[in-house]
Amino acid sequence: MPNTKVLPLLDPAAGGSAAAPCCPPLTERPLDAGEAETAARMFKALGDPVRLRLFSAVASHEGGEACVCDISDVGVSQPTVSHHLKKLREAGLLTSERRGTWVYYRVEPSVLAAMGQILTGRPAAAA
Amino acid sequence: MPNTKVLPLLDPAAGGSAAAPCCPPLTERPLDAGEAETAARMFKALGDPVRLRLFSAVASHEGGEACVCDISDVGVSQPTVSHHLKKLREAGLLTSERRGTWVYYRVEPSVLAAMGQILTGRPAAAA
DNA sequence: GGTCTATGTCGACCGCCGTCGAAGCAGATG
DNA sequence: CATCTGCTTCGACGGCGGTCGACATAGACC
Repeated sequence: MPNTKVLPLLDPAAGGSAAAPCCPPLTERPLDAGEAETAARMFKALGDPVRLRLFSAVASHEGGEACVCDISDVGVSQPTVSHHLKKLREAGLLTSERRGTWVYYRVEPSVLAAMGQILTGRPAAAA
Repeated sequence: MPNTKVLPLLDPAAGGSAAAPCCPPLTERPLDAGEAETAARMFKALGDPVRLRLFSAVASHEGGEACVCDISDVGVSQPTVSHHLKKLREAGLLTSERRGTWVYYRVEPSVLAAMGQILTGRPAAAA
């Protein structure tokens, strides 16, 4: 099971895969403890340079997905790459799927839009 | 000197305080090491629940600024609040100014727009 | 089955970071 | 000057987390 545990960062009650942020925009009102905990998990996942490069590599790869072997050249050992990809998966930012010999990662739809909306307060365009 | 060191997260060569992101959108191309280092600093600063609450409290406060005493009720000691506000300052997300007895914090203009653009790829509206 | 490649997991090391109490500093006020 | 309040800095503690080498696992292929 490649996807061990995906945290519920998006409100599933919003129907389909629409961007439903976990929290109001930061400028709307002070976040409470629970909202802050949830949102901080997402930002924290992108708060490491290696993870940010891996995420960007997947997000910008043709077809919207990338094999681990395509993105492993970030200057750290292979176990470390695997470790960071797991963190991104657990944060709900990436999903993974094994196809034959290789494992492909892709960006969880609507996560980018949701995070953008928390920051800017603007509903992001449909992905 | 309240502002000990503000990291240059925005490109000052863009004229004025316009939103000039340090990096291309994550979906455009893989970030290089330097870009990832810079962008990760911003996300990391918001990757702590206490810091996120403090930032949100300042960002949503009337007048766009808040005294430390207005936002200190986040469940940690006052030195810890000060520590986190310093981190947010050093990350370039907040500025501070002493006026008489109190110290006021405000959100660095265009930072929210810049981060949003990195995520969504869309130029954010003027704040 | 045996082996080879691609990933993930384990265990250990170590530095970073969030936390606190105590002390220091800056203005205000008397 | 003395003192009080608001905030920052200091020093210490403890745990989280990034990193690696070694090992385990999953398919592919012979």
